[in-house]
Order: sequence, then C-alpha cells, then structure tokens
Amino acid sequence: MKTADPELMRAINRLSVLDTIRRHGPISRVEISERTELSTTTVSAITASLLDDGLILTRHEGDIRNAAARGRPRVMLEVNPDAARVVGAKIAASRMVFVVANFRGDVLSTLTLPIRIDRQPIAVIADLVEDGVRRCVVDAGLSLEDVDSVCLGIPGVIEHRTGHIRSSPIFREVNIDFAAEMSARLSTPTIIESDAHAITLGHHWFGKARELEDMVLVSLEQTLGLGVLHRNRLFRGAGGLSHNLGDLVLGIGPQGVMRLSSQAGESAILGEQQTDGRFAEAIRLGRGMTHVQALIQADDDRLITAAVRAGEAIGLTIANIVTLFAPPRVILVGSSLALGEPFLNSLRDAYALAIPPSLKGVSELVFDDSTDDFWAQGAAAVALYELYESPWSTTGPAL
Amino acid sequence: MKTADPELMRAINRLSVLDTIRRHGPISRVEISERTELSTTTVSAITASLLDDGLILTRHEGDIRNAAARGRPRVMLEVNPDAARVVGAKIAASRMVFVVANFRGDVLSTLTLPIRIDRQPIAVIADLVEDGVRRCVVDAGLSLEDVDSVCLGIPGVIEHRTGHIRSSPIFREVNIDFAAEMSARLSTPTIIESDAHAITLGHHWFGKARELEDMVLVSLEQTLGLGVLHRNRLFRGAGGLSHNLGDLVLGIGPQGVMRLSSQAGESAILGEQQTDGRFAEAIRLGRGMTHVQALIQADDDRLITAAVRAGEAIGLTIANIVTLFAPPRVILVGSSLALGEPFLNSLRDAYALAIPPSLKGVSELVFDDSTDDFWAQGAAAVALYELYESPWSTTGPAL
DNA sequence: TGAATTTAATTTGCCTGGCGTAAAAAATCC
DNA sequence: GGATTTTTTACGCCAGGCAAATTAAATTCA
Repeated sequence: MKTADPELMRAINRLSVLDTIRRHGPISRVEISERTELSTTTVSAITASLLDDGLILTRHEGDIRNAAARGRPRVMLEVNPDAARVVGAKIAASRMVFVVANFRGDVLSTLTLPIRIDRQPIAVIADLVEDGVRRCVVDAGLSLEDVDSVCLGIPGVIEHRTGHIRSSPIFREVNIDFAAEMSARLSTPTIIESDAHAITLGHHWFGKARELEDMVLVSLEQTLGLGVLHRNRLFRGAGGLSHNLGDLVLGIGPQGVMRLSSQAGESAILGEQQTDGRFAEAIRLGRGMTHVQALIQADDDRLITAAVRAGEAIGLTIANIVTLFAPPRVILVGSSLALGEPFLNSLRDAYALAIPPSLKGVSELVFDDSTDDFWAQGAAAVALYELYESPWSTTGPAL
Repeated sequence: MKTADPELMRAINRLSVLDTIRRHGPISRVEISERTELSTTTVSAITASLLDDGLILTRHEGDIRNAAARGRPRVMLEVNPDAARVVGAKIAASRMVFVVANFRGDVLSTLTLPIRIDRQPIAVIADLVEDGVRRCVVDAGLSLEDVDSVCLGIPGVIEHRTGHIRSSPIFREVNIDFAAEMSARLSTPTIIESDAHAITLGHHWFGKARELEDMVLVSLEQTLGLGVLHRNRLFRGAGGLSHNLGDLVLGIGPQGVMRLSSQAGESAILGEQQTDGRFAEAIRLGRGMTHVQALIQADDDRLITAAVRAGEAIGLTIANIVTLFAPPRVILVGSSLALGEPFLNSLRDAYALAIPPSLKGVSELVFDDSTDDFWAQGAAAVALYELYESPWSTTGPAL
C-alpha cells in the first residue's frame, strides 16, 4: 500500500497538467482546468512552475474559439520542444533504427543501420548500438551531452525495472544488464524496454490509440510481443516483465508442446522457404505490401499456406487476449502484416470464430503498418514519459 | 489521468493505516508508523479519527515485545469487529452459501442452501438469494438494518462496476442489472462480483496469499474463472469485467472452435457419465477427496481419462497465464480439484512442459480445497474492502 | 475616440490535510 | 522520584481548494 504525501500529490498533478498540454496541443489554462478538473488557481501555479522550468511555452495566437471572442484572449500553452532531447531505438535482428526526438516527441533525425546483428556477442552489439546512437545524435546537429536519456526497444523478455534482458532472440546470452552497459558507454541514462511496449506507448502518444486509456497491442515480428495499456499506463507484469506471446502454448502435439512462435513466428512462416530470401527481406522492410503480395502470388502455395496457418493461430490468440483484458481496441503491428490478405483474412476469420459471444463487439481490430521509425519513436516516448514523470524543479517554485 | 487533492491523500493514508491494522492484528502506533512509513504524528491523527469513528479499538495488553520492556507500554490497536457487518455469498448452480461477517472478516453465521437454481427465471433466483441473505442475517442474531452491504459472488462474466451480469451459467438471461435488483429487494447496498474475484480477495485477506501483493488465482468450477491480484488490488479488465477462462480457445478442431470449457469445464468432465450423478454430487460438495477418488477408482476409466485430459488443458492454460502475468504464485481452487491425483498430476505435468524456460521457477502452483464458506467469506471481503475504502467521517475529525 | 463590457489570468486570504521537528504529557518500570 | 518509551500537542511548511478582488487584454458600443 503506497503512502501519499504532498510531494506525490504535486507530482501527480504536475504530470497531469503537463500531459494535458502535450496531448491537447496549444491549450489555454482555462481549458486545462476543465480537462484536469483542477482549480484555476492550481493550474495557474503549476503552469507557472512549468514555465519557470522551461518545459512549456506561451503563445499569443491560435485561440480556436469563435474568432469574434470577446474579453481577454486566452494565452495558449504548449510543450517546449527544446526542453529535452531523447534517443529512441528499435533493435531488431536484421537492422537497427535510431531516432532523436525533442521533448514534444517530434523526430529530429533518423538513422537506419541495415546490419544483421543476430546472435553477435554482446560487445559487438553494444558497439553497434553505441555507434548508431552517436551518429544519429550528430545527424540531428547535437552532441550526446544534449541528450537527456536513451530508450532501446528490444525484442524478447525484457525486465524494464532492472534494465535486464532476460532473453532475446538477438542475444546469445541471457540475463544481461544491458541498461547498465549502455548507460556506461554513452554516459547517458539508458532505459531498456520491450519493443512491443515501446510501440504500444508510441500508439498512445502519436498513433492509433491517442484517445484511449485502455488498449492492447500485438506485435508480429521475429518475436511475438504484447503491450497492454491500462489506465494510460503500460501494464507490466508482476516483475516488471514484458510479455512474450511466442511462448504461449496452443496445445500438445506429437512433438511435444506446440508454441505460438512455431506457428506464427517470422521464421516459422518464412523458414520453410528455401529461396534466396527475397520474401524475408521484402517483408522485413515492412513497406510495399503489394510487392510482397506479388511475390507471394508468383510463388507456389506453400508460403500462402503458412501465412494462413499463422493468421489462424494469431487470430485465436488475440481472441484469448481479448477474453482476458477486454480492451476496446487491439492494434496489430509488425512485419508479418506484410503477408497481406491471405494472412489477414484468416486472422480475422479465426478471431471472429474464437471471440466468445459475450465479448463480441467489445474490441475492434486495427492493423497498423507503420515503418520502423515509428517503433523507434515509441521508444523515444518511453524515455520522454519518464522525463515527464520526473520531478524537475526540486520542490516548489521557491524564491 | 486522475487528479490528486488532499482528500484523496487522506483517503489513501487512512486506508493504508486501517489495512495495516487489519493485517497485522493488534498493533501499536509506532509499528504502524514503521510499516506505513507515515510519521508518528500522522499515524496518531489518523488513528484518533479511526477511533472516533469507532472503526478500531484500543487494547492495553498483548505487547509482544520483551516482557521487561521499559517505558510507556504500547497501546495496541485492532479493528473493531462490530464496526460493521456484511453478507457475502457464493451463488452456484446447485447451491448457495451465505456468510455474515463482521468488520474484521470473522464469520458470524453460515447458511448453505443446497438448491439447484440452474437456469431459473431471475425472479426465482432473486427470491432465493433474498431469502438466504435474510435467514443468514437472522441466524447471526442480527437484523438486515445492521448489515452495511452485501456482496454476491457469481460465476460467469460479471461487470462489477455497473453491477451487471453479462452472462452466467446460472441465469438464462444476459445483461441483468442484478445489483440494482438485489439492492432494492434488500434495501441494502449490494455488490456483484465474479466468484473467482471474490475468492481471490479472500485468499489475499485470509488465505494463501496474505503476504503477496501480486498473485493469480484460477477457479475450476462449473465455470472456469480467473482472478488477478495486482499491487494488492483486484485487476479488473478494461471495462471492470471479470475474466472467463472457459471462453479461452485451445484450437480449432473439426467441430469448430474448441474452448477450454469443453475440455475442462465441470460438465465436460462429468457430462459423459451417464451414472446417477454420484460423482457430480460428491465432487460438488468439495469435501472428501478420498471419497471421490474411491468412486473414480471403482468406476471404469472413462472418468479418469476425462480428468487427465482436463488437467492437461488447464495446465497449459495456467502456463499461458503465467506467461502473461508472471505472478509469484498461482492458486488453484474449485470443485474440480476433488478429481484427485490423476487430474492434478496431469495438470502439473502439462504445466511443467508448457511453461517457457525463461519463466521456469517464477511461479509456484498452490492447490487449495477450501470449502464453500471460504468463497462466501471472500465475497464478504470484497464488501468489506469497499467499506474500508469509503470515507466514513465526512471530512476531518472536526469538533 | 473613449468608456463599458467581457473574459482570462493572477493574486490574496483563509480553509483543510498532509509532513517534519521539537517539546510536552503520559504511563510504566526501577 | 528518575529513567524510559510512547503518544500527543504545538508550530511552521508545503500541497491543494474556494472565493473574491485585481489586473490584463481584448471587443463593443456610445
């Protein structure tokens, strides 16, 4: 049972005001007061403190109300883009994407390194990540000292709280304290988060869940991940663990346990193909569904069969997740979406079949084929969220 | 984003203190101060207000410390058993169990009505429930006016927040506002909760999860339910919904979707038996595992086969739930446990097989064969929890 | 043009309700 | 009575809330 004190109270309300300003663009104090249900007195005090800390800016234009508004015009407040800078990254088996974002979450620069880092030793991967972060920061015309924190989105079972990677397909080792490693290398606070969690928060901040406070996201990449947004926050398991959907069991077959990853993981779908890897690459790039579909159609039916089977397995899994969490929306992301209609249709069909009648209609499925930049931007959002939450001004406006 | 004000602060700390007193028996103010990390000043003020409201009592004995303690002896505080009374109930298809509990959760009287209410019209069920509540209250030597609230634990998909029963195996209708119905009949505030949630809180208060703040419970009865305790609170889905594990899909078979309930539901296991129902009754009574096992052994293998299959399905499901929630403990309850070793062994084996290696050892399985009273007591705990949370004294000690 | 009107934002008291420290009061043992 | 420990009281500080007055920056109207 957490105990409450004035400081906590102040932190909560500060975050509430700052987040309201972030979400609702330039906004006047009156409107903040309405939205947060804080008194105008308090809003005035808090915004003064935020202005003092340089986290927000005033703007004397853009009052959206009736142009013929009488009375003193509202002063609009907005997040100060230059209050901080963070780096967000998506680390995947065949590429790394870096993004430098300002305090508002705007992307200042992007860097994609199409390198296969699969199962390299930690030191090699850490070298590449460090290099990518540094380069991307330089591309943005900044220096690493200008960066307040870094968040790395990594596939696998990530323990955000401790910064440990429990297990990840791109690491040979298990239980690595990667956050400490990278913090030391970059001499900048570095957060580790599951890639699925990162893009979940990304969708909450910038994407297809902006207006929702509860939501579930399923990521279909090399790893099958899950992100749960619960009351505007990432829901992390009891130990602050991320979820790994690929470990879910569908049943026991002749060869032992059949896990979802063996049905619907990227390698399960593509692995049977002994081709030159055109599919894999086209799909991983995540762009040009039509291109991939053309490839699929030109090929024999094996890939299609695999895609249909995968879609079915995932449709069932999503139905099960909806049964457990009953979110108003489920967002699907990831490279596997590029498999196109055969996959999506079987997914939708299996979902429709498997969703219990009593929950029919509570959840809508949304497919999202954002580029990798968006994942990295999501990681940046994770980093920013922690900055938003942090106290900043020691205590009180003082002076 | 919730907004904080002094009232909320006070409510949080009051609950924290009251809950500490409840959990740690007679306890002195100093110790409360240590446990809650509130200052002795604040603890003193809050306890004074609680004493003023009659929610706690002082006791000038029982200081456990060194008998030769010098200085002013600690005054022990404990929850006032008579500060309130609630009724908790477990409503099941073949019986109803009622419990009257005091403010501490002690059971004052118990009433079991072995009536099959399966699929009766609402009015009939409501009549029986009303009757049961009234009788149990009288048995406790009380009148309904002495009862502060009632909580009914019901199988199925229950929407606690609105008091609606979305769907339940014991009701023909769906979407019933049963809380309103019973509140009106009893003219006492009545809460509806999933039976699984009720016993989950019961275990947190009185049972096998007293020391945990995260935990998962799986109930195996006519309905397969799930309760998740997250940071000392029941985790209710996005809509305040309870979970219905029976709706989980295991796969798509020749006859369409295969749900967990068809493999492991009570009727799935027993339904094939064309016997006179001795099994069903023996199992439902939940007592005397050995008796049931004797019946099982005397019978042919069909029941055993069904039990093994059910255990397997549930073992897999639990592994999946652990994959999603990573709780330190999973408690299994419900009549199906009475199926005995064949069932439990196959459950354990399937779980061990299905749990992903990276999560091996994070969760321990605990089996609990409490009687129905305990379920009802859990429902009482749900009612009490809401009383504990409620403000009581309007605001401040005043006077 | 200038005064009245209107709405926004800030400031000023005065309330509650936390916190902490320090000191006083209380209750027991020696 | 002195020593010791618990509990309460007193005081000042920092949160937030309300209400009312004040200041600010427009628009409207005479």
